[in-house]
Amino acid sequence: MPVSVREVAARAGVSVGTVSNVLNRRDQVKPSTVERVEEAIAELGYVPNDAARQLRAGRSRTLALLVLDIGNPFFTDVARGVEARAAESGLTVLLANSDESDEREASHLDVFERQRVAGILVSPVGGDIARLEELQRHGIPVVLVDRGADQPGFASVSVDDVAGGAAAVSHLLETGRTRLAFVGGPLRIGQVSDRFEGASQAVAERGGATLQLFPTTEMSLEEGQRVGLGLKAMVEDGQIDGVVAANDLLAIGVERALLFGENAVHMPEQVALVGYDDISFASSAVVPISSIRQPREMIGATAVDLLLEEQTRDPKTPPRKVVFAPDLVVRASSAPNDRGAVGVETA
Amino acid sequence: MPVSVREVAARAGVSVGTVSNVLNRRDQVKPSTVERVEEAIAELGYVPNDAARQLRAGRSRTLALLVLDIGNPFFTDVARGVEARAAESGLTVLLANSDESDEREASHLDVFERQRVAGILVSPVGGDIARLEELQRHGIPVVLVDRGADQPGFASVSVDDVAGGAAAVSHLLETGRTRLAFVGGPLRIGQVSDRFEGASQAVAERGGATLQLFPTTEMSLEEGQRVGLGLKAMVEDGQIDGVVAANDLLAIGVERALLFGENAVHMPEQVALVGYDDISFASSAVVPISSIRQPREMIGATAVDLLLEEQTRDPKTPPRKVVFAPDLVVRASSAPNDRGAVGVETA
DNA sequence: ATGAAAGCGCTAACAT
DNA sequence: ATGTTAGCGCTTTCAT
Repeated sequence: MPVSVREVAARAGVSVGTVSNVLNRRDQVKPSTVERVEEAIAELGYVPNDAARQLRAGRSRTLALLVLDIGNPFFTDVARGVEARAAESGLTVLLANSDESDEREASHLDVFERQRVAGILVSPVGGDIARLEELQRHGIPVVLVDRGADQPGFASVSVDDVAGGAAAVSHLLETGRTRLAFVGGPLRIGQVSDRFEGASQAVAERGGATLQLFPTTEMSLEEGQRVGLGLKAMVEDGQIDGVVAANDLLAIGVERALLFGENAVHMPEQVALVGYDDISFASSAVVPISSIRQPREMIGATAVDLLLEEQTRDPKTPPRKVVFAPDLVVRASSAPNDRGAVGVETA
Repeated sequence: MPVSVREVAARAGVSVGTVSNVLNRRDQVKPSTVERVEEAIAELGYVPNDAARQLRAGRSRTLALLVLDIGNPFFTDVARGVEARAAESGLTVLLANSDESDEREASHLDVFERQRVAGILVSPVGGDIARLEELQRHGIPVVLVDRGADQPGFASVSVDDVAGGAAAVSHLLETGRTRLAFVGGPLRIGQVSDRFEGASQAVAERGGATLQLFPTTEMSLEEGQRVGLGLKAMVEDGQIDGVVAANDLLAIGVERALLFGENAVHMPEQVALVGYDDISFASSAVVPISSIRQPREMIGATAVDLLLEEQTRDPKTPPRKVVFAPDLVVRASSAPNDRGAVGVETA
């Protein structure tokens, strides 16, 4: 039942070497022969065996993408970018999910190594950089995704969260808001602390504006709502006129708390809001939410490019690191505030 | 640099066969020998080559899961279930995304066949059942996921959408609503027409209640909002007192339109709402939305079970088909309506 | 309990 | 342009 190159060769009246050539280097085969071999392949329903090919060729045409959370749209978009660029190079993508678990990460990496994948794109859970270094030593190129700008030994592609935090604040300042709140936490999450740092820097550079931190225990809609309820009175009193949320879930929760129930406030007239990540729900909120968008598919595509570079990199040259600047997407939640702008002009 | 069983054998002072036995049948090897071999493996950093193992053994320890939309939480949860159950059986999961594209589906299936995967779990895009039959003939077991209850030639695991639609309506009827709306479309989507059919049946069986269809062009929050605006006046007039949405995005849009802006209505007092899918945003809506939940992880786990059965199934017995019943999750959007219930009792 | 050896399906080097 | 052939790393008889 299993049909191999041998049967194809016999049927086409050629040698196995010629069949292999038709498969891999058809320009070196006479057209009439190619045709006969392809007929035989079609008639027999021959399908090449990748395991045999890989074993013999020593290299795989498969690369692995290991993400922190397959349920997160950020990573699914990154995966789309990876698949598209990989397909251009004839590579297949093995998609795996560590679910933020060190054990699952380790187990997936083990499988990838046994499979001798052509390379690994990974958002590391955190701890085990040593294992990734080991993989590199074993000859499997590794590219860090969405992390690792600070890991000189690895190629990496990430987004500048400090710049993103600064962009959110700059936008609010430019549209006339000066009494700002930053909602997010816990700060031990690198992305959160970077965004807060960028926000703080932007406020410091500008002068005359303030930024208060409103910490959250997690990045959820519920936590955003909780903090938003506390912000209502401050907005009403004029103590806060702009809010930056560390991600869009928080922003949606904040918006919901501000706009509904007792003592609802007006957005963007009384307070402007900027989220982070630009998830699809941000644009479809009651008042569509401005957000900081990361070039997700580009991140994936670039990761593949870096991987291809790694495969041929001279060990003496350091791995390449790419850091993207995030984009601000302006929506109604932070539309220019005429009152505020006038206030600034007449100050 | 590459270390193979041969080096391990030399280092441990045994034959390659013994190394293989330590790896695959350690009980047949003397404990002291096992120990020596494992030392050698550790010292050399030996990692087995799966391609060679698979080539020789003729079978793979990898199964493929091909989903319609990796961005859909339904499928990511199914994938979780698949991975968990597969891990129990020592199988690795290859996750791939067809993105509802026939071409991408075909291309992924080609790769899976070349890899000689142990089996394929697939939510088919639609057209190419013939290709799946071919894979089965080629000896690769196929299990249909979330579809194919009507395909007798395949093992399949799906959810009874007719029952789900009926459950949503029955719940509304039981809580005193009798003038119902079904929001969803286009009806050519099998899930939508099944849910509508179930809803219609439940209304017909009960008698004395009505169901109107409000078609949508797609299953989006925006379309839900559009239809919801039209429903407002009808709710106010008492022409509609219960709404079933074909999925939660539509339900969220409907709720938003009903609750906010001019002529806002009260929920659940004036109108009850039930969605479908139980996505996380359903529970965190302003008025948390009742929904029909599918046993997503169970679907994935069961698909793996069916695949294992397929591998050893006697061709004379037909493939097994599993159909799950969906669950109703009641939240505030359809909390019992005392006014309506009283109305029924006093009728 | 362990060793020796055949061979899975394929590619690439070499020969013709 | 095509044929011949040696392995890639591993598992699995079959001996011992």
